[in-house]
Amino acid sequence: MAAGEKGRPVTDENPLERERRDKVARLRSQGKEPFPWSFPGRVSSNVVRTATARLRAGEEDLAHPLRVAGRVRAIRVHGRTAFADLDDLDGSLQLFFRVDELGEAGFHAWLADLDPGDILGAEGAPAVSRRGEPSLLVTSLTLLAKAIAPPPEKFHGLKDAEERIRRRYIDLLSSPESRNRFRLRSLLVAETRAHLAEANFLEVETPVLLPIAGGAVARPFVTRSSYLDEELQLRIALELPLKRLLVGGLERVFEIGKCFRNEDMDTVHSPEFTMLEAYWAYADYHDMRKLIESLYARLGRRAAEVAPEDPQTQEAAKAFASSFSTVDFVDELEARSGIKDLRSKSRKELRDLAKAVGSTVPAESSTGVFLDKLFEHYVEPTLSAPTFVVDHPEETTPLAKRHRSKPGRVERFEFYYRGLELGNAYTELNDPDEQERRFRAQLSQRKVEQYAFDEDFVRALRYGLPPCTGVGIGVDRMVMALSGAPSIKDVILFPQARTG
RNA sequence: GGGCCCGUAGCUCAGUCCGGUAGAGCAGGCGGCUCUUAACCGCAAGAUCGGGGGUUCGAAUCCCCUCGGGCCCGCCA
Repeated sequence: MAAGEKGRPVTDENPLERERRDKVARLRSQGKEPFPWSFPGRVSSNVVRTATARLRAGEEDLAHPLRVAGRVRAIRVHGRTAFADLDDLDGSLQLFFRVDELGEAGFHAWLADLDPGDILGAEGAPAVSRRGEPSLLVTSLTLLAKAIAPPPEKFHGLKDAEERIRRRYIDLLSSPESRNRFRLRSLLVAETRAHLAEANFLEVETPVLLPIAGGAVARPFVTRSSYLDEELQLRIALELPLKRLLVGGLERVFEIGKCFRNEDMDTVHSPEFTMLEAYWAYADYHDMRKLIESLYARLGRRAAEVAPEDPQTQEAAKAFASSFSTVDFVDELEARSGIKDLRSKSRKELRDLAKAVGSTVPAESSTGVFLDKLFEHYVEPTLSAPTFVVDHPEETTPLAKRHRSKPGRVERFEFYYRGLELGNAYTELNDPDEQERRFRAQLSQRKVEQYAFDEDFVRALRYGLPPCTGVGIGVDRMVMALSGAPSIKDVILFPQARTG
């Protein structure tokens, strides 16, 4: 089997690894430990770069030695002098070795046993090479961890998409771009938390394991508790427990966490993905639009600061810096499609229109489904700038509150960037009897018993959910938008893959 | 669910159309070189061509099955 062939066991040694194991044995015989315990006093490669700023080409500063540590990427040997590129999280630093500092025997011994991929500590003088490269003129070396397995090719790196995903550590160690993308992700999540905390939202954690996964319609993953002797489902959304907290008086809550949907994976869907949901009492979807705009403007600014050379990040930052466009779902669909009086069309007319644009959804679907199909076909591809799509027809959205002035509509917005849906928000439905009717209507449309409805949620609403707004944001897609990553797998460290 | 494409040395690729039993660069080995940065020069080594089966005197190449991956379409509050 292919996966078995590629993921060969560690004992299946190739000749390159045998060479490196021989070097380990040789180091030990010389009294050098190839896997020592620590390397105190180490500074970032940035510190060395800074220290070289006032030196001229060919100069070194022997009076101020520094210690750095990282992974050896390339080695260039010139007889009695040599260079190596050392990568740490802050970048790549050139190490400069000479017989003059290391001695004839020491110099040759070190180079004989050093390989690309080794984790190395070096002490030496900040220096600038004759060609002007900031460097560390090495006076002593410490091997910190011998790499037995050779790293991918130094220039092209790891290209095989399967290997990049299955063995992310190789992708990360050989690709600064990949490392930076995940650093950006961490930063964006931290910024998001800060933004919500400053707006007095309380971060909470709600259960992943539930008797019934609700809050969206998607096939859940199902598991079992031995102790309870009951079936449990992994959550598909965060909505229902968070709204219960508003009933309880917490007023502003949010959660960032994994949700699970037992469905197909593609470039914008992952079975295991990270969702942010926030609920805000005594506010409506207009307030939520302002919060979303300010959040994305802030994320864009921070991303642009840390990735000044990434054109897609810069473009996204610019796009999010000003107010989003707003388009009315129905008006925009009519304008783009040329269809008049959309709201007076019969179900059959809508079905024929959907069929005409190539949709194959079942003929017995509700009118909302046909409207969504038409919207996807005529409007979505045009939504490249950050855009709010607002006030959807009621039949497309069973869980939002009826619009206060537009008949037949709900107070809802979705927001898009470059044709990708980034999130979805409502003025939330808080009438318990209306909620129960909609749940039951939804159940009757689906023959599948696993979409059983959450009675306790309706009971909670009977105690009084304050008027409120809520939003769901796909965190993975947020990172895609700000990094320009083409696939959701590029922003998830360990995406699902067949075990083979 | 439908279609298209990919899998060859540790890594990046060529060779597949038109069958004659595999070629390069990097990495590794040996030798040379005291300022290179995809360092360079020389020598030698490294692959049962994702797996299985078939056709054939002969298969990386053609056919069938299969595993893994990618893209597009469909489906998916």
